[in-house]
Amino acid sequence: MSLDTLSAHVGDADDLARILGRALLTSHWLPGDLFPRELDVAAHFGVSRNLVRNALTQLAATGLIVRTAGRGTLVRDLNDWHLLDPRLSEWMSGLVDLNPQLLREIYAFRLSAEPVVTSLAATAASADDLQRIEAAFEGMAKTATSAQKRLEHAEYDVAFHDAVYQASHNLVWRQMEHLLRPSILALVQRSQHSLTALDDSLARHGRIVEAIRRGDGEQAATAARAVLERTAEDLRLAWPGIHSSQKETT
Amino acid sequence: MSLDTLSAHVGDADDLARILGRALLTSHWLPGDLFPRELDVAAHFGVSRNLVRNALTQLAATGLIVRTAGRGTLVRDLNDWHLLDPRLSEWMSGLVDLNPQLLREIYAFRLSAEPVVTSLAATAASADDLQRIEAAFEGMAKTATSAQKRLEHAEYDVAFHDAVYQASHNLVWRQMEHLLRPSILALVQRSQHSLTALDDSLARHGRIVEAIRRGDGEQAATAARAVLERTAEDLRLAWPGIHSSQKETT
DNA sequence: AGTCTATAAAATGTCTGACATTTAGGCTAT
DNA sequence: ATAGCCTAAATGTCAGACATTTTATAGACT
Repeated sequence: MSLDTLSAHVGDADDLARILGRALLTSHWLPGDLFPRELDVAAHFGVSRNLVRNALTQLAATGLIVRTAGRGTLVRDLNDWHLLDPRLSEWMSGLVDLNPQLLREIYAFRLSAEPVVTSLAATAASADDLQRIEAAFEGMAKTATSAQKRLEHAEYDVAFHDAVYQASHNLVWRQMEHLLRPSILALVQRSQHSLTALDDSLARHGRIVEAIRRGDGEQAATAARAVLERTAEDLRLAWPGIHSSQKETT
Repeated sequence: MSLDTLSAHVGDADDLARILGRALLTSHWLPGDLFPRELDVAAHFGVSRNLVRNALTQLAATGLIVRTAGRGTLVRDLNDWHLLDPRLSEWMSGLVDLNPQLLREIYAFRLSAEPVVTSLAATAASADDLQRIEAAFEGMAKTATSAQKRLEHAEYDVAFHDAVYQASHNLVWRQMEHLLRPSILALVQRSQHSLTALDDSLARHGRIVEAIRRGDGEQAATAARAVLERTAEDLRLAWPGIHSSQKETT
């Protein structure tokens, strides 16, 4: 594949990294392909080779590509992507044609992780944390009545789960907040929520709030599972094979 | 703080990033401090400013520092570190004086996450996965008898848990393998394993193997918890507050 | 014919120096 | 005292040259 379809104003290295990163995330190039040479990229976007190098360095850091002197730049496989790099999450946010397999993997992860995180939050949340969770929940409730406010609703949804992760009070769990935004935004773009579905989802979120307020870890875990199962239905994710990816021995 | 105590041969940008990254990880500079200017770093290590910039770009990507034009380079707080960045894990590996709070956070994370991962592994492991797990376990057994083989034993230990994460067959969980090495190596450096303690630990690992072989998720989770509790004892981690970090409203 | 070696070409890595841009702080004029 | 300008300092970008690594090719030798 070539650079032809890509064009946008490139202000700095971050801009270029985002443009190329999103192209890679949407399979504009396929794993194993040879990525265009630095000088070609520089010529196409009208920037210096130096800036291109800075951008490609970022792409390499996220595992999207691998560069070796003399050989060139190779596009890497999904299995090698650093899904937990915040930059990757940022690039994924708002992409309409995100790799479906990737979406499934992220949901499978959340399905297994979020009950634990929510349980932790129930036992570790401070008054401050609880307040943030409740505020986000109220925002969700306020925006659940109209189909026009789907995007605003999604933002509150992100804030809600983010607040839960923060409330776990663990540095590692808190880093995974970044995975929430792309995965929740994808929900908005792919599913046509009926209002009754939104209502059901809201009720399930409410049970998380209650459990955390009572400090009941068991209940919190159960409630978190209920929310994610609802989400999976809305996304129509194939349930049985959700946590399987191709096997390899590397 | 200054660069004075740092000196080593710098071959490329990765070398320099590792040296500076480790210095930051061991609190050679404190959060909020102004990091030395690019030209000073370049002069000290006898390399070009360009190479320094490449190294600092990596440090910024891991959240260790933040750079703003005109202002300079600031050292960031532990809360902002991207603990899931593989490079950070690599820099952490082998550090003897790793921040104790950081170690506690990583262990708290593993204590909550690993039961889930192990349970997933029990239901998703292929024959290949199981074979790798068993091979690592046998390596652990073989090296558990002598105090001289602690390092070799640790490597098998890493391989064991790594294989379990891989067996979960989830792209996100598999990324967290990187956290294992520093956290297991820290165990070797800090605790003086008695041989009976090693024997106990080995037995607990064995129960994980059995559970996965039987495909019993519940048992696998329980066995994983047992292993980590043993580990915590060996590390003498303060148990009650293990999953608490300072609260903040960011 | 086949294999090993030397050479050349192509791509990424590094160095150097200059200029651009952003930030902070001080200085002046009102 | 304050608004505005000016300057110094630090990071960001550009340009061109050279270094290093990898791959492919042509040639010599067996």
